Amino acid sequence: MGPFGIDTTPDFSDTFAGFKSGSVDESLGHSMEDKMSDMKHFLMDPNHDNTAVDSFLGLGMENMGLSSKMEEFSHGFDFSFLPDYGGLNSCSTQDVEAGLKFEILDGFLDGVDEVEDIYASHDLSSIGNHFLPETEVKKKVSELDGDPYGLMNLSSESFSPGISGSIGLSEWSKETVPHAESQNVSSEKVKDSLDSNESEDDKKPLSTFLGSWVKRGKNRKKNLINTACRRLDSSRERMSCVSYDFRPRKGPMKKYINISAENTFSDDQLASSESEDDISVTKTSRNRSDRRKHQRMWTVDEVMKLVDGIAHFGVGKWTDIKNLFFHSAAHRTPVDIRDKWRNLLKASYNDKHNYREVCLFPFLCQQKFIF
DNA sequence: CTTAGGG
DNA sequence: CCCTAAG
Repeated sequence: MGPFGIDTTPDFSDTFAGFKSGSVDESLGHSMEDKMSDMKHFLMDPNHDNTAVDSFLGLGMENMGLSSKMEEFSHGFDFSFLPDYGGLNSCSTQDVEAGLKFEILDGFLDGVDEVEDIYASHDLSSIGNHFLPETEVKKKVSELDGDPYGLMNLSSESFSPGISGSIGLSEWSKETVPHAESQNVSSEKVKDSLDSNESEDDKKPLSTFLGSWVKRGKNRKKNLINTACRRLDSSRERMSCVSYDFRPRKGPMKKYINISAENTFSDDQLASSESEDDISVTKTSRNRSDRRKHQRMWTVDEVMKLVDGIAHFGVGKWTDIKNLFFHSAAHRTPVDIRDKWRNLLKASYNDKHNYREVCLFPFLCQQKFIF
């Protein structure tokens, strides 16, 4: 019995076998890794039969609502691997255990570009659950009415619907899409809210391990970033790229970044490099950095929608996915969506060869983490 | 125009 | 994220 309920899915093999379109043969006695690659191949295959996934998720196009299967599915998912978001996870708040969980959560989406959001949301929720009175939490949560980064879902017991619910069509179709356009408008609000939290971070005992925790994430992210920024030669340009990548939660995270980074850059440098990035974009085309000027962080919610879209239309139907799932997102062209999916696959593949096995879509394959 | 692949 | 070639 693993510490995170690894063995608590008695129905998993059956479900998965059915999900594999009949090839029950070897899915039972094999390791999770095999199942993972099966899943990956399945998702990568543009010609696969969507009905398999659709029926598995209870998300067939003829069945747009949350089916009972969907309900089971949502509730069946074990959130015990997640940090203490209240209610769902009654495990102790010991830092060791919490650290372990963060490690897992880190791996959950680290290479997926959306860690920022998870980090930010954890930052908020941990503050709430560990260090602030309940009323404070409620107050802070209520300040985030825009919820551009999905913090609402992640910051209280509503976390479960946030993750599992967003794979249900009825969820996003009624509320996610209209929110997409207002993300930029309210992002400042959230930033302010996070900034206000920052001052209170000083009294957080969690900050210590948060530092190392973020450091690890930062370093690992750096590798990903470096591949993206390979063509940038000067350290200045490289830095601007890195700082840009941390933009969405620059406020609260800056501190931890600076704590962890051995000899990196001050806040001013971070800010200036960021602004210079914009300037260099407008000023001159002295290098190739004039591309990617519209880069926008992918939110967890967006990734969820992407997975939803692929589950519904299949890999390769990028325009369909865009029209249905990202209709209100003016950015996120079909190509962007395709690129993101490509990156997700890449990240999941890389994670496979790390020290741990991570299911990129635990809510999809209902799979626990392997150690 | 959409998709795939490389940069 | 951008560019391009191929269907």
